[in-house]
Amino acid sequence: MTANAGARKRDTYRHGDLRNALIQAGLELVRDGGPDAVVLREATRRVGVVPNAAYRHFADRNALLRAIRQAALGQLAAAMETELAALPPADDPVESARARIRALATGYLRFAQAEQGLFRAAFSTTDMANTENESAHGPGGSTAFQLLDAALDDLVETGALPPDRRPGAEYFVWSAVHGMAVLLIDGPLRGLLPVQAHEAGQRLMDSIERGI
Amino acid sequence: MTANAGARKRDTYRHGDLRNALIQAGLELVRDGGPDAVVLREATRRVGVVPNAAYRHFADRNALLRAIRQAALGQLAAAMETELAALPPADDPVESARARIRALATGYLRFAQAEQGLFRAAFSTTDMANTENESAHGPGGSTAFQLLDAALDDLVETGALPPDRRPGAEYFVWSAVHGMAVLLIDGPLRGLLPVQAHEAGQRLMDSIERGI
DNA sequence: TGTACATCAGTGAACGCGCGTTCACTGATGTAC
DNA sequence: TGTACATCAGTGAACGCGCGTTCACTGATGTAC
Repeated sequence: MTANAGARKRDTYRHGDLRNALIQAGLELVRDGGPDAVVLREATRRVGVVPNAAYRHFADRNALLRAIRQAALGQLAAAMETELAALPPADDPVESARARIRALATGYLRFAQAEQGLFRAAFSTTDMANTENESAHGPGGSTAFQLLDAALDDLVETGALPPDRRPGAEYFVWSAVHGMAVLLIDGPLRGLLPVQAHEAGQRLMDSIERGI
Repeated sequence: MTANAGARKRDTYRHGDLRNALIQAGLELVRDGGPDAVVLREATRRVGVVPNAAYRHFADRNALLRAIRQAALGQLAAAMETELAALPPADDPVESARARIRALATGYLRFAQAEQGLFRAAFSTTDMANTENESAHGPGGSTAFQLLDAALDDLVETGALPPDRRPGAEYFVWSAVHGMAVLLIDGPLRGLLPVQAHEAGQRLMDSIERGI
């Protein structure tokens, strides 16, 4: 029952979970090649299924691409949640709230650097309507953006951030972090070692905390 | 002598400036369609030339795309220079330096919103090696990034920014501004009216000034 | 527990398409004498 | 000022390609009796 991507043969006539398998295969394509590398025929090839079989599960290539993009967003959220979960318990609630923001930013930047193709696909806009569905969420049930939003709320609750500074803060933080992610992938920060990237991220976080 | 894009016929056998005409046609394609819309045959069609004529001036499609991307970067730099030039003369050198940064950011964000296709193309990374050449520069001779860099230097010279805060500041500022540009195009800020976008940009600049 | 039947996931073959790119060519232009 | 010639920008025709998508099909599975 090798229903994995890369399988060339099934022992059953039916595949069983073709929809998911195609998304997984698509994620692989995207991983090294970005969103343009999503080729419907190639995805079906990897799953070991005839090309038109995909049309049982997706209206067209674009629908497949959308699903893959959602899954990539989900992986991003998952990476952020992981970083959050790895945080040591802290006494000071203010410091704890700050640390959570930093952890989210770190998760974001790490994911972007480690999974450039997925990251690029997650934010590619081949078509309009970036409507998010469940698969854009991490295992914890939150979008990347929602995670950040909640962390900023915590910052206000602990008194670390004056309430009047809260509105719009998520856009500033997200902008800064996302912008650096792009810098790391395509811009002048490209090719930085993970350690150096981490350092740049820390410096960025200092500025963000000051500016927030 | 209608050597413009859209021309269907030339009155000369030779075109005269085909290389440039192809880039202009490419910019048009990119303007509404982003980098994926760059189709070599379509560019030659618009110029009124046979497809393979392009190969006198570009090694292949990718070389054409690269040239178009450079030109898009140049237009971005030009937009920022324009905003800079529109700045009223100020007495206070510190305020003036701050205003210059804001102007650059404004130019950046405006360009991104007004020319989404060009902006996306400018930062697309179909192939590696983002080596910049002359055409990535604005009329003033500077890259978008160089403009920002110089403005930050001014900030230090006028004493508005402590020198020890200078290193790496360009990455913070660029990240924040670029990130918001992406938010405006693809993210949750998509669809904002220019006025609203300007306001969001101003709020962002407040945070940047605080955080720098 | 056994049979008949409806469902529908995956098959097989084929399509039209426009793309990037190659080849050998032609004819306008600039230069040397 | 005129002619011969080399250069090389654009032509014309053709290619192979893999793509997305369509059609009528087949056979495994689940359900009702």
